[in-house]
Amino acid sequence: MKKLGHSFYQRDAEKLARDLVGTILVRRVRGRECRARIVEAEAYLGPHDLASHSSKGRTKRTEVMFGPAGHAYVYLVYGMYEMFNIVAGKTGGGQAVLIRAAEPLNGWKADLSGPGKLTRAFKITRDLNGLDLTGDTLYLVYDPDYRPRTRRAKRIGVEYAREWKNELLRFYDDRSTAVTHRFRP
DNA sequence: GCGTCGATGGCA
DNA sequence: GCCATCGACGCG
Repeated sequence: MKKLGHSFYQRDAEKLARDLVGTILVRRVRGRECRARIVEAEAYLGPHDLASHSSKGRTKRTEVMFGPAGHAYVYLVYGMYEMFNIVAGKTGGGQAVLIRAAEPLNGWKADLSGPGKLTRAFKITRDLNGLDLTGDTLYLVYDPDYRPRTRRAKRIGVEYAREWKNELLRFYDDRSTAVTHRFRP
């Protein structure tokens, strides 16, 4: 299976979010390796998208969102949960994809059915903010043998985003049990 | 199964 | 004063 390179991430966030469903996330920490299949992802389109952090402009927090694609954007929400995003599109575009859920592989038992649970299990914290995802500690691989049944729906937890709250920018694998039942249309 | 609520800290 | 959340609790 092939590691995803920078060119894969340089597509627009909406397309990247769809294409990331079914790929495999790999985490290496202290000689151990964890793998999981991504089953849910959300696109955040840039400064014009009121749900996107980049709509607040370029700040210390959002800086990496405006950086090159294929890097990790990790931030803290509700004082206790880290969110793992992948920067997408052209440099300066402020686009990213939030990884919301995954299914553990290789006999690994873990509940990855939510963005906060996923980062906890993968030990993804803010010290990985800005990390190049084509390196060895956190990266993705393409699985040519898996064909997800991908559906799209509204994003979660963006009620504040006015008309943008209704955009169908969340993509999930309909075959996965890790996508919470209540988040299905 | 569902609605409600509190935890907890960085940010503008 | 918000949050790109989660888990505990009460219901009947």
